[in-house]
Amino acid sequence: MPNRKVKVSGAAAVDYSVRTLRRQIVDGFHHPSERISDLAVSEELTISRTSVRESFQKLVTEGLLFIVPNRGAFVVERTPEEVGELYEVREALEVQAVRLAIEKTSNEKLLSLKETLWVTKTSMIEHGGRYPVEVDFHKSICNLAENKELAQNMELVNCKLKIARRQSGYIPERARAAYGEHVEILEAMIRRDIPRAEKLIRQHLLNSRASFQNSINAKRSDQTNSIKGSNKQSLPV
Amino acid sequence: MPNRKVKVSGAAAVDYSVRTLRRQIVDGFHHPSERISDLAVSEELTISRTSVRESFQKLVTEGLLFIVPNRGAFVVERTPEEVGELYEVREALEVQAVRLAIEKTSNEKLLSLKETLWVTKTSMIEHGGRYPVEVDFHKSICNLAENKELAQNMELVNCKLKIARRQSGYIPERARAAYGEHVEILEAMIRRDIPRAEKLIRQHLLNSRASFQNSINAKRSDQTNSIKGSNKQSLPV
DNA sequence: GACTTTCAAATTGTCAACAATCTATATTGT
DNA sequence: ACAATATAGATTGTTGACAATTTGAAAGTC
Repeated sequence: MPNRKVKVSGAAAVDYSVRTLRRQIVDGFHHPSERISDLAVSEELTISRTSVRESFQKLVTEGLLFIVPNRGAFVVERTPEEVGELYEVREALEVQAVRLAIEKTSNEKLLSLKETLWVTKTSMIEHGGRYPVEVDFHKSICNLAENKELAQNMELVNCKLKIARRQSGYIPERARAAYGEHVEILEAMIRRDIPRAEKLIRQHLLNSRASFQNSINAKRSDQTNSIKGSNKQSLPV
Repeated sequence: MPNRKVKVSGAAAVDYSVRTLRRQIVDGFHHPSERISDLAVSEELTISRTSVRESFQKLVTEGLLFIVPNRGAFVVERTPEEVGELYEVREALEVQAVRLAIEKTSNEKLLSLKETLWVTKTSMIEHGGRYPVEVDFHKSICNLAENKELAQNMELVNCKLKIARRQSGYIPERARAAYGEHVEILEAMIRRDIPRAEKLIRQHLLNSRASFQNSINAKRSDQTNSIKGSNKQSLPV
């Protein structure tokens, strides 16, 4: 599908490669610990290996790839401990986002967000689509906080978490619960109740984390009994 | 001084370039808005332009450089608003570091840190050296929080702030006040008083920010009356 | 004199080829 | 039959060269 055989010139080549690879990694087209060949990517995108290699370096800094000298670039695979660390950083950033949003934004925008939330949830139920639990709401709050630096950091952390989260899959019950929590947080924000909103967002993230890690553990114990168990540590040393 | 005419091979070349440039930028060898030529760097470090360009991409992702197509790489220059944003992110991360450290670390380590702090301050007074206000203490707290992801994010944010802070210079009075605040924070942590410690670190960062921004404004009004005023917006469009 | 145009030098972006390293298969020896 | 070694293929790391673009000065115009 990404077979745009169009000559991409300028510094756009590197960006094109970064965007494509990032999406492929986050969407699970490349699974953790997989090696990505610069030659293959360069041919796929019809750009030079040089551009692809530059994009590799960016993705290393973003924490999506790691490079083993003379062996190539691999998609990062995070341990449960590292996922926990990511959640702790996420908590820091999201709490701050809520605090700043309360200080900076208007009731109008908060109410508008609440309505958007309701519409999204309704269309989810009616069309059987997925409620985008961990994206829209948190990104919206961050926008209200009017801090690009914060938004960027959150984006990066959530990108890393999304990769790890792919192993757990979508959990409808959790999505439903999340909507309720989102509404509660918003209502506390509308009342300008910082301590309450902060407590709620913390609990919300804790719930998300617990749901995610439970799901992982469940899958992990399944996997142990299957053949794929040997595939777990096929990492380069 | 960085004239090690030694052949650096392997992926080490890129890392070498990244480390060198990052230090040069943070230490003010390259000032904000300055263009950095990849050819010049490659000759300076005796590595290929390709390696330097890959390091440029990493530094772009780190937020230290930005690239204008066909014009090259420039050191980022942050507006006062952006510096404010950085402080808000820093606040988020440091507060979380304090919270986690209180939960995870021992009284022993906290007392040890308190002593290290005292020794550092004493040697500062006796030898007339600078009290490393914004580095050691905060990094130590972060280590106690046992979270590499958090440490990495903090490192990046502080790196960006350090570049901006170069414009203000060292303020002895602020350093002295900072020491007292550090001790207060530590004592609250030893008492495992999370709300108090959190409040103190927030105030501490607010003070740091105010001192920094005051100093900037003072210098800015000086600059307006001088010839350098024309140098302010020599940025590429 | 101030403003545009022209053109050459310098710099960036890209590429293809070469050298070094690793992987996997095939061979050899016990 | 199994282990160690050798070898060929593939992949990465690096380099130098080429094309595209920008910069800055010189020349020309009003």
